[in-house]
Amino acid sequence: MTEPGTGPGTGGESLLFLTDEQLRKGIEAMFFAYRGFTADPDRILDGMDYGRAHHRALHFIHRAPGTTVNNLLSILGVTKQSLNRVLRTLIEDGLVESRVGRQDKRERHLVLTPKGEDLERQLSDAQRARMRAAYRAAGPVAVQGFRTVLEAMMDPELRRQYQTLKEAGA
Amino acid sequence: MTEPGTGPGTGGESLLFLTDEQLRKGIEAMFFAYRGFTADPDRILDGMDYGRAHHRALHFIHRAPGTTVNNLLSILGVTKQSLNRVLRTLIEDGLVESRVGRQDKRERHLVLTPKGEDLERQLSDAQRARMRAAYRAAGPVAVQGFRTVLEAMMDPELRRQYQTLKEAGA
DNA sequence: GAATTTACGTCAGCCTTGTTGACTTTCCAA
DNA sequence: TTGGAAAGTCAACAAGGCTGACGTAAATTC
Repeated sequence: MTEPGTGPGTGGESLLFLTDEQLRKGIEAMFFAYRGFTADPDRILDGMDYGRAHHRALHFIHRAPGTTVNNLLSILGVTKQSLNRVLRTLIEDGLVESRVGRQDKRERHLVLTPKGEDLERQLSDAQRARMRAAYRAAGPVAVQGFRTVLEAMMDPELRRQYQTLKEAGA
Repeated sequence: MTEPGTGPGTGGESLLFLTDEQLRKGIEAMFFAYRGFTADPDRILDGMDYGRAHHRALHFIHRAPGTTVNNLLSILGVTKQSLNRVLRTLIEDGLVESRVGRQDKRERHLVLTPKGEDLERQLSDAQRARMRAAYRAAGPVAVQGFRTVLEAMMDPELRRQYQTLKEAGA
């Protein structure tokens, strides 16, 4: 590490964009941008009895209706105890419905109720609004690059999860 | 919201990249990529008595040596009480030095000790390695777009903080 | 048919990292 | 010189992660 220049000699081209300094800027950009990314939904959730964890659950249940608890677990990357706490309140409050599986009765299939859809829409509208503004300001070429780098940054297993969802939608 | 096509008629150009579906993919990409982004440092920290909050403090103290607690506070966006707990352990363990201000004795100026620099380097090496791989795989044009979109996604105030740091380095 | 595995739920308890509130010390300005 | 504002510290609490242990029902395997 600590390649001060990464100038000629590193591989053939100059690869100035791989400088430690450039990478550090990317890291900081990621940090600050993620704050913006979560800010709007967080603001909406604040005051309700829910938090970011509930938002994530609603998002992915909306995205993959009828998903099982186990599947949601692996997407979110948390323990079942942790998810269960969140899920329990969402079910009690009538935002999520848990249906016993028809084939495999051990499984629970999760779907949003109309009330759950409402909140999910409210949250994702806010998040998309910011995203839309950023996309519009940056333009389609930049957006393409944005997505490419993000995908390259994922762990292989998460990338697979992401691809699966990507294909499912549209 | 809920623009199913966002086809012609939205503004003039086709703007296919502003579809709700495209935005949703961007949101999910952000979610999964951030997991990868923090995974390597988290793994290193795990087992030590430190966490992500310590990493962030080390990063920005390294980046802006001699910064005051207050300044660090506004960069990190947490309360001083929250930062203080993290800072206290880092100081006790001899990773960070806190110097009473010369002009204003209320202020504490923070610098990393050699030991602190060591850990910071270890963490940021790991994080940069992933970043570097992603950048290399995506190419310079994509990286440019990545940075552009991230900047556009930040809150205006955070964007200013980010710009300031960006100018400071290099 | 019995034993094992799987999917899910739950209780208990811990840790990190965020929060608010109350308190000192220090500085500065009226 | 005194009263308020600012920087930092201590205490207590909440959200949301975690592990470990256990229970139950359903599916699968032997």
